[in-house]
Amino acid sequence: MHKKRGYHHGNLRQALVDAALNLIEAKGPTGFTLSEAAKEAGVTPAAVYRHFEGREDLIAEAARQGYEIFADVMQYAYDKGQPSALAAFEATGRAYLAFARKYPGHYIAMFESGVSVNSTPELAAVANRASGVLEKAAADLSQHIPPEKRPPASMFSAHIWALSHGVVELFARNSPGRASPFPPEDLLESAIGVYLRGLGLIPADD
Amino acid sequence: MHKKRGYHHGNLRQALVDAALNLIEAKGPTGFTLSEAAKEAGVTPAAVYRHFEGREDLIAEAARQGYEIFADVMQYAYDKGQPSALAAFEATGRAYLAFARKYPGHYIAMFESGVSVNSTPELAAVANRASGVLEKAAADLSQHIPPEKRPPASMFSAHIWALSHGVVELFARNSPGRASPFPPEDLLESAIGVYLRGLGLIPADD
DNA sequence: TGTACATCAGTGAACGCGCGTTCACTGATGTAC
DNA sequence: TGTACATCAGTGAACGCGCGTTCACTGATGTAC
Repeated sequence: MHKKRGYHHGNLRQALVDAALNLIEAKGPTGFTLSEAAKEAGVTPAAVYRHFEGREDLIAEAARQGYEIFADVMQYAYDKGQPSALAAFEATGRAYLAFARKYPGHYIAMFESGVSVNSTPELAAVANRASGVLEKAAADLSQHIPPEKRPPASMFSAHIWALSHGVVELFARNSPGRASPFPPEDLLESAIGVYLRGLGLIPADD
Repeated sequence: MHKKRGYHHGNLRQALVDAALNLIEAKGPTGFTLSEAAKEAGVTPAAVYRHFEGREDLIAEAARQGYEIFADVMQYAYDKGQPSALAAFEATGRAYLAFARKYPGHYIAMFESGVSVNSTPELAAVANRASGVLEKAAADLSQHIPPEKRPPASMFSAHIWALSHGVVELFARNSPGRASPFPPEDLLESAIGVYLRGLGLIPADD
């Protein structure tokens, strides 16, 4: 588990981030402590300060890495759906949920840890890159709507983002006692289907 | 502010719940401490134990009161929209957001504090009452959809719940650095509009 | 290849702090007579 | 109306704990000669 090679760790910085992600996933953003992350990495709490300014900084780095992966995943889904704007859009939506499922620690660090997107410039930049992909997908797709009944692309993408986030928070978490009536994937897929039908982007008949 | 009438407080139990709600609203569920709540109520931390089993129990009571108000608000909106299933449904959606706005402390205690809905039977009961209203509104409305293309009412209501919750979490919180592109109310209203159009419940033309 | 030395990653002890919780107590209230 | 007494809400001191952070240190690594 710990790849300690004696006195020097080798890659303590990343090991601390990984430990933080595990703890955040296991105990929520509240339960995360710097000391415990250090312990899990096989190191004294004081060693953390060689690599991070403190607790906040460590969480911010975990979130930053999350946004990085998130943006990549979304971009990949978007590209894969090309040249169909519809396919690209739907793939992007699915990628959102897939990311939340596969990287719960990152997701929590990003959206539930209280870390501000503006706490560092790099964090803001990568967060923008991520939301930019979704907006691009929405903008592409809305080209297929007659201009006079076309909602702003940013509103369009905000709708989908809110829907995806809501599904994750309410139904994709093994949240204590909140039973999911349907698999989250189905829930999101069907909701997006109805929504796109409402915009006239897919036919009303199934 | 504190209605202390000497040695005995008068209504310490509720004062503690109110203090907890203020703190949760101001500092997030993380920032809330029993000691601080006691201090804000003008009382020693030990006094809390005359009224609650401990920290958890106090939070749970705050959440319970939240669900109580929430259910009332939703029920009132539903009733007010009668006899139109559509009006009732839309009013219920608006009530969701209005509740989150007006009672942020309660909302956070209910959905972000990590308190389990099943931690007490009363909490589970009132949470069910709340979600029951939304499901009823969805079921009523879906009567107007031809049976063969009618989604299950519970899926319908889960969609709307997720959407509402997502809007609240992402855009209705003065969340640090997350700028809302549109007023949350507009965002939710327009999203629900598109969604209902997608179900054929309101005409495609505006 | 071997030795001296600079670098710096991690140690370990210590700190002050606020937390949740416990306990024996005491002061205020209200009821019985 | 006045007094004795039971009730119980709140006190205040104490506890053990783990936290984040600091500091002077030391051990391992790698580079210069």
